[in-house]
Amino acid sequence: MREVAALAGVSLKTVSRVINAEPGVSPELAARVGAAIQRLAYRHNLWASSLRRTDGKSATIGLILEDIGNPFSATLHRAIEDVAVKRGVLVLAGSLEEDEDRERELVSAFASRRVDGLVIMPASHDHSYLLNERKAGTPIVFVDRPPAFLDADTVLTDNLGGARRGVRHLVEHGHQRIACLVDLQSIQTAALRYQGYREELEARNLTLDPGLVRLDLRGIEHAEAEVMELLAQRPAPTAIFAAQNLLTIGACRALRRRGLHHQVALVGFDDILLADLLDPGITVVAQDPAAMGRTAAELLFVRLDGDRTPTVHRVIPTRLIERGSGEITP
Amino acid sequence: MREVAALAGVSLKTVSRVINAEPGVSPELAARVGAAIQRLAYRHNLWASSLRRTDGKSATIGLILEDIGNPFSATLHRAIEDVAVKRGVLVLAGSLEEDEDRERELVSAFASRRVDGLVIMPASHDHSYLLNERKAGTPIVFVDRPPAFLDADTVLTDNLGGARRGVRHLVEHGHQRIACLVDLQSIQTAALRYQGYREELEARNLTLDPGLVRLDLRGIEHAEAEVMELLAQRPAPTAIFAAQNLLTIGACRALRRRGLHHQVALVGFDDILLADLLDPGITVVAQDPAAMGRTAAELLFVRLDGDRTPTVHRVIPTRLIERGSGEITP
DNA sequence: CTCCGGGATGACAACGTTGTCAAATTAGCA
DNA sequence: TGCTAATTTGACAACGTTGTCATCCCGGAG
Repeated sequence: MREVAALAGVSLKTVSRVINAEPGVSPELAARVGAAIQRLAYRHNLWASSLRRTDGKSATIGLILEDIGNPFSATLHRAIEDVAVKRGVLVLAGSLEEDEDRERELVSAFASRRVDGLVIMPASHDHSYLLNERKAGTPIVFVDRPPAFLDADTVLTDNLGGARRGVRHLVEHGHQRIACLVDLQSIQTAALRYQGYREELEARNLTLDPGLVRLDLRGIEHAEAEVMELLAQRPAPTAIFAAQNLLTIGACRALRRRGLHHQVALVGFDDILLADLLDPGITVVAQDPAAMGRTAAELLFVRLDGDRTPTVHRVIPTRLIERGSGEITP
Repeated sequence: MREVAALAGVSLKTVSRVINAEPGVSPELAARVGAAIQRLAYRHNLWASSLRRTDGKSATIGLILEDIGNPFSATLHRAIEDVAVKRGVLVLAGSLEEDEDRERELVSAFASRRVDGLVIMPASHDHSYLLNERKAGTPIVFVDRPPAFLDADTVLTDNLGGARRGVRHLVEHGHQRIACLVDLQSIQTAALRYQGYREELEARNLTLDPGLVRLDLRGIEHAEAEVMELLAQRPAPTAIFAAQNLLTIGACRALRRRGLHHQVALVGFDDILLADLLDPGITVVAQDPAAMGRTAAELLFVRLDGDRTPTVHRVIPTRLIERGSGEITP
């Protein structure tokens, strides 16, 4: 910047004025400065700028996801980016892989980079450590999973309602022996989906058979193996409710291996790419990650604009998509 | 930091030394400073630090992808993150949606944030504008697509070889009338895959029938419509080579609608999630986005560590995965 | 002709940190 | 005891930018 000022024969402050399009610079000078900037290929230093500025904004937000690479997180990420670009804000993202320590590390890394706001899909079960960031004025929005020991804006999928909707669908198609596959119970969303399964059974006066429930499943292979076992039981389940997309895929594989994919009904929670190309197509309770991301980002920016109203808790509805596998009757 | 120094009763510099774990601080003082840091919930300001530091490193790299949300880009992103976290480096990412202006905007936004390095999956066709960044000492690695008018490190899929491999597979299964679906010809990878198709046909002494080729296809629906048309032609193609994953899905849909998915062979370029659950499973020439991301990140960090050897061009091999659709004979 | 107001411009300090170098303290040794 | 060397600590400037305030110049009013 010094060089630019020297080349244009003006003071540093004038260059600063031109860069920030502040009023009160004669067109002639502005042109001269602009030319110098071009010629020297000058690059504004946003960090130095935000260091000195009164608002101290860095035009950057931090995003913590379960796994940047999985389709759900990636779609969410993209939706947030779309809202952010409109404001010239960039997104720093990190994956935590269900690791609580990593969550704290990432928050700390973002904090030392002075992000303007945080969007978190949390893994840990105590977010009181975020009070410092909050006190520092950093808005925080939770997505997909709620915070614990901290009151903050939240955007969640209707896990309970969605799960009930999925199970109800199976019951309405005449199923009574409905198996249930669920992820780690330490994950709030998984616990809620399991609760939805139980509540819906109860509401329909069906007794829950613990032998049909498989908790704490991780990944496709694990689910596949458990479903193979479930299908070998007598009496076997006539339907399966898979409370997470990888588990749905695992169930699907097992059914095919047994040749039962046209006999045993399957409803999954969370949509799967290409689910409509399968035979039968897989009926799912679809989440809407794009809507979640958009909502979370909008919430964050409203806070950044100074909104200090009480915390908001948004619930994004699910949608049952019938494709065939859920409409099989016993 | 001033407050920390005051509370601990030491100078600013001593606090700085403790934070950066510089040697030559008595354990007693270090403990006192540590306590003060804890008590005041002090957060180091990395930007101010990198402003003053001699190396000026920001422990942040920029990543420009076609679309953060698509599985290919997301996997690549994740692989890069995995390499970066090991060095305590965070990743800023942006999508460009095939928009050349957006590419320049993102580079500029990254530049003003003083990222240490850039990984770019480019959309534009002239990268001479990056010379400034290069001159400023920012290492740049291109992934998936090569730079134009700029010599830089590159990590590419073996598009030509992969396409030839896919087409050869069909020829070896007795096909002579092989349709070809390709993305925008302005995209290098698409152009190369089409070239691979042509070269392989020629190598096999098959004449290319322009009526079987569909160029500049965008998205599933577009491909589906074109394939519907192709299948209506007489004589119809006995096999389809789809040079991009969305096009493969489109082709798959069209074949199903026509009930020809067991008669017409299909080989896709780029793997598809769940492709093995379909009937028939879809044979693909798989890319390896994780390997590409890892390689690109490693290349970038080697440069960051000061490697000034001539530019490197890595080619990541493809893998043919037989699942059924490609093994159908005419 | 003087004085005032307003617009354009610049000098300087400050943001939070670290590199440099000098000062202060301690230990070691003759 | 006196001197040197090593170790620990701090004062200060500087990184690249912007907020504050002073200065300068001009035209127009009195």
